Amino acid sequence: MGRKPNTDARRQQIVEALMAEMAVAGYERASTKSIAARAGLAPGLIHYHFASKVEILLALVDFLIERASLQSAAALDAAGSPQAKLAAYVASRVGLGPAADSAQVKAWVGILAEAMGQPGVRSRLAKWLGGDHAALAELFAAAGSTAAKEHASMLIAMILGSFSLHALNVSTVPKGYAERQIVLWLDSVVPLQAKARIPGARK
Amino acid sequence: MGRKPNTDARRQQIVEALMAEMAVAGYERASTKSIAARAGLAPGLIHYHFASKVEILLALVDFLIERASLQSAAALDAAGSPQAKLAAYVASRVGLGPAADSAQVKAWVGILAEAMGQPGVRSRLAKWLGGDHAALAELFAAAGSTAAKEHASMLIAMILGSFSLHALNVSTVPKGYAERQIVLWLDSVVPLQAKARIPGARK
Amino acid sequence: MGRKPNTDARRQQIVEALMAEMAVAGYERASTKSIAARAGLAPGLIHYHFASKVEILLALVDFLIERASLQSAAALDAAGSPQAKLAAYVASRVGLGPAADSAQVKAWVGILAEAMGQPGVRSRLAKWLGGDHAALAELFAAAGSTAAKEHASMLIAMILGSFSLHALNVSTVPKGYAERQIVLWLDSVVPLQAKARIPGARK
Amino acid sequence: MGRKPNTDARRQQIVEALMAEMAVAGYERASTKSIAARAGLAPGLIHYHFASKVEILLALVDFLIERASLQSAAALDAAGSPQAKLAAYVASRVGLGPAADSAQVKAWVGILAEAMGQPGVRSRLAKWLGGDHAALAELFAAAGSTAAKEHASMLIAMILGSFSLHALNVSTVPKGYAERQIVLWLDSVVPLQAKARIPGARK
DNA sequence: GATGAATGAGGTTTCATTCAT
DNA sequence: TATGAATGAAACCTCATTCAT
Repeated sequence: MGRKPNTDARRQQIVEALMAEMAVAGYERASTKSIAARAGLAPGLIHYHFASKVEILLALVDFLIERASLQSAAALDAAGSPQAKLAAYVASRVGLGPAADSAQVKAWVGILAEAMGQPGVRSRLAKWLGGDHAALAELFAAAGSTAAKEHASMLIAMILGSFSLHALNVSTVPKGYAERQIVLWLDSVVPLQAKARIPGARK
Repeated sequence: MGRKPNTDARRQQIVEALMAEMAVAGYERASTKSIAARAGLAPGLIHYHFASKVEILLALVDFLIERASLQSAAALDAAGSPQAKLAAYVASRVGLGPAADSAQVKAWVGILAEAMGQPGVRSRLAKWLGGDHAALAELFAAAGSTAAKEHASMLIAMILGSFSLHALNVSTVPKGYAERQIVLWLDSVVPLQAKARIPGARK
Repeated sequence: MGRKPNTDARRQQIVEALMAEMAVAGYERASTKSIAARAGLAPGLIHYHFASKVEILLALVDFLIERASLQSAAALDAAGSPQAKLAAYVASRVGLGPAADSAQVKAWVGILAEAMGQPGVRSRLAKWLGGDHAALAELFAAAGSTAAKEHASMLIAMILGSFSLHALNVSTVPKGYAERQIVLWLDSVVPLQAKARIPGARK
Repeated sequence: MGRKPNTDARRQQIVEALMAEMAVAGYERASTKSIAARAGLAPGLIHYHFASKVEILLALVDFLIERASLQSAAALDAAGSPQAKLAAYVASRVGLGPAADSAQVKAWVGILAEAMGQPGVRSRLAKWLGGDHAALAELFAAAGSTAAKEHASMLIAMILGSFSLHALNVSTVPKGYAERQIVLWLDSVVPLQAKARIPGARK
């Protein structure tokens, strides 16, 4: 009718408000009222746009996964060697330092915790990470890795771990260490010039 | 005459019940009632031994930190080169695979999330990790690292990340990858035989 | 569109329900549930309109103080001699006998007790009584009292005491004694006919 | 048996601990645990000496009434005119200023509030005050009062009111006003030398 | 779509009372 | 008598969800 639908915009508003709340309070302590307040909406509107609170969380997970997937896809589709693609992947995850969007990183840490206990969250994360894991393993294999699955696992763990460590805000941790060190690690496990690997230098 | 105090045992019972609940439900969804039920105690007894629910969480954090610190101390005190100490440290954290105590690992992931939003948790974690970070940085420096702080940060991130990844239970992740890969990484950044490092082989 | 706020009316409803409960049970025994039941509201609504139970008590104190202040102001603003103003003040407090609103008087007695132990209550009462005390002392002085502060104190004590005695419902206490006796006392300490006062009898 | 009974001493200890708690927190906020702590006893002992918490309150009421009755009896039995007896009665209640035992005065204020809602308290207070009221009315009559019951009521109200006002701790209230002003009031309603009532002869 | 009140289940916490030692 | 743990009901409070306007 005469009213212009704005549901999508409202949903996005609410999802981002939840992300902000999760960064400072966590999912359970983020009440629908506080989410609404942060979004600048009336409390009653939340349940007009979402059937339940957990639906907002799932929408947030979907949103963050989609955003990350787009960035990953861009990185992986870029022309170049498998090594270059891996480096681009790393940059898309921890590039600029996680400080680029601290709230988003903290939301991820909260989501990781919610995955235990919220089947919907866990299945989404597992599916997504499973996909990335497979893609990364293929890249590692293409780059000459003989332990591709382990390298893919380790890479994901490094990224998740850098998120957790960022969220804790430990003062002696240098800024930007993660991207630098992960790229160095990549170079050590799948070096560009395979010839450089001295035979027998390491198992 | 009179009844003999058993508070310490009861507190430990309750703390462990919370750890178990956190592994399956998370801190917020672990109700004091469910904690008591898991511990086999009457609901009211929880608040006889703890002033509030968050005090149980803090006691759990203290307990896990203390346990980890003892293991670290043993690893770091062991005779050997800095490299050997670092390897022992890694083994004390992720050795046997985190599956050795899955509930404990999941509790850690929940605690990491609670750190944002629970100042007491954050300060405990930050203090403890800050201490480990400094000790590790010293070891890396002694082992010849020229980026000791970054290496120490990366090592901690790897461990935390392997916890998160374990908690997600992604099926394609190989068991025991973490210890193997982290030790390999150690060997690449602070190799025992410095001579093995081909000059110019890596940036 | 939207729903029109009715918080003011609801708050007043709740405050008056607390007053009624205090008259029969006292503040502590008045549960939020019983207050809601008396007001005909759902239990959860109490905390939608008040942050905590003690906030209801403070609102009740404010309400009763405001009502009393309006009556006092009317009495004191009325034209007439200081003596007439004092008599009007007394009538505004204990006029018609406290039985006029027994619940209100009993609520006052409960509030007096809560003042010890509830700083917010005490400070409100002390501030209000302090103001009345000063105003009364001025009137007594204007009426020729040489012990204006003591007379003001005694007057307030008489009023408070008549409330307590009323709340105890002692059968042999005559109805309406308080206003009569207090007015007689006023006449004895600040008589209207100044001529009766022996010249020079006072400092 | 071999154990020397100390029940009476223990009960008195507990009763006095409740009095102290009531002065700072009120009856409902005084928990059995806090009472025990103040008495220096183990929590479990409370219910060995008292069947329930309200029994302690009733014991406190009895104790305070008995103490007051003894003082009153002494005052009323003393030789002298009815006027002198009345003055002695007043002194026994508010003599030295209520500051003589602030905790006791505050406990009285709390007891007055508990009387509404605790039948046992109310009946004890009503019975006791009824007795005093009758005795005072006789004295007033003997002293020539033609409104003896009203005077007796007013006297009791004055005393109770001075307790309440004391408990509120209003800074501008002069110390010792109560005894002075009540005695002056006595003199105005039942003067010793009836002939002395010269028109305007009041000091 | 939007607003803000209303609902009621469930959570944490308190605490009088009981009990084992 | 004494101690301190144990019990469970009930209190206050939170909050996801629903509803009237």
